[in-house]
Amino acid sequence: MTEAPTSKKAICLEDLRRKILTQEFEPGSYLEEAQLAEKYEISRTPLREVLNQLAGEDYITLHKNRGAQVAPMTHKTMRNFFVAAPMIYAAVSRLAAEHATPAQIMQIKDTQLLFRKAIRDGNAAERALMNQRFHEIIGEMADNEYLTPSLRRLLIDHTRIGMTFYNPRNQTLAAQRSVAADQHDQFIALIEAGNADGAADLAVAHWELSRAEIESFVTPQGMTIPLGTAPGAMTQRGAS
Amino acid sequence: MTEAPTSKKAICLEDLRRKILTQEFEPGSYLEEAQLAEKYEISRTPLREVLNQLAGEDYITLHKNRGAQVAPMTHKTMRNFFVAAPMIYAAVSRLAAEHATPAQIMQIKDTQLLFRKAIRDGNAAERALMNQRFHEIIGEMADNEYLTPSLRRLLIDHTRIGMTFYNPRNQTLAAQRSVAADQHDQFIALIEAGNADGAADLAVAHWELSRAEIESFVTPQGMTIPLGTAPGAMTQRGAS
DNA sequence: GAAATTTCTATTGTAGACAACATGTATTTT
DNA sequence: AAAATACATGTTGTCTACAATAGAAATTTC
Repeated sequence: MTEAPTSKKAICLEDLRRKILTQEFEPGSYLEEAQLAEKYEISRTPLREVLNQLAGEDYITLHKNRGAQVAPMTHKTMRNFFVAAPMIYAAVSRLAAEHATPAQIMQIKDTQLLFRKAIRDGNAAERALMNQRFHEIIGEMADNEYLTPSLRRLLIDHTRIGMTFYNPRNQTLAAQRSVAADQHDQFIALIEAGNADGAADLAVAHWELSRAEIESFVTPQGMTIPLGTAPGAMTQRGAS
Repeated sequence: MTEAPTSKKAICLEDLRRKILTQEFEPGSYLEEAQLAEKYEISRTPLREVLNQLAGEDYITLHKNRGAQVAPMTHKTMRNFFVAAPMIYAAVSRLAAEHATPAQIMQIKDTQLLFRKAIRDGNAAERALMNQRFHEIIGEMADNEYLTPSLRRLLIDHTRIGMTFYNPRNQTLAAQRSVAADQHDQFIALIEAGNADGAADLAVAHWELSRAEIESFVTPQGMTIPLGTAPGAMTQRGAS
């Protein structure tokens, strides 16, 4: 699957997805057609079709006569995310263990190697993208067209949140990343063994780890903040 | 919301959705751009953008250089549907009860009146569409952007399956439709009261009813079929 | 006469020019 | 000087013509 994206249009689509996921394009920001068309060396017609597709996948939202906006992340985002993620992840992981094909297991092993490599290299963007790809493959294994759409949507924001909080110098986060990588290996083993219950349980544990990572950032521990001092670590991005 | 769809493009989008949901366009069939463009009095460029959007919403799938295909329903479809539907419906209904706004409650009451009217009139397509709208509104009430995508996908096929099995002369099905309409009223009451647990339970019950309807069609009861006789009631649509 | 190759045709994909719209700026009016 | 109107500019939306591709038909070759 996912052969060489030969056409310029496909490259454009792929690259825009990547730029949104890595937050190179910030949530809530606007995209200009002419500019992008020139950059990817295609005319506005196919570019607009790419934008329409991205809108369908909820990477961006289109406003009539006002252009394309990168999907914003509001205060409600995180809350809704916490509600939906464990349910979908657990369900998809269970189905993946039941339905995975040998070819898919090969794929996910390859992805896992790239994921560990990105961690070693301290490459935040690559690590986030390989993590995304890992979970996408689990979605493909589940092979349920009714759950895939929500999983896709969750992974978009999960990746973006992960990029926001990434900090190579924080020892706690580094340890959590290491555990996450080990859990990925466990996923592969459970799926290969067809252990549906185990995969579902692990999905919840994996989620809890990620959740803890997010929360540890929102409320940093062991850090005394004197009154009147604005902590520079927390950069608030206001969306409308 | 959903004001008068004034532009031709919006009308086209809306009408294509309707035609797919009511099976006026059969699953697996192909759409021709030039033909549709002429019909809706727009050129191929905006039409193609409509098709891209529909593809994003999983109403159709686009094949490179080979056009747009109405989302097929395969043998795996029903099985996957049975797995995902109760989970998503229950979760969304629970959230709807927690978050519904007065304006949305007004909306859903209006839709329910139209739903009952369609049942009285024996208008299969309208009934299916109003049922879809009813559950879409519950989705809007839940206000969770991560669950909405799967709900949308489920409702597309739920509506299409409902259209397939609709039979105004079957007494059992008529009775089930009546119960379904009553359950809709209960939904409204529970949501208005903010009863999350009740809404979730009702969602499961509502689903079980629908499931029974589907299964009663697949395996008709009390019907003795003599050997060598082909039952005309069962029209099988083969999708490659 | 059958198979392979070539040509033809219908449909999809792309480009560039033009129209419509929204917003910000300058002018006019009181 | 303040408000309202008219204009200018940049961006999005649409159209028409053209290019590329896939599948069918016809021709050639053995």
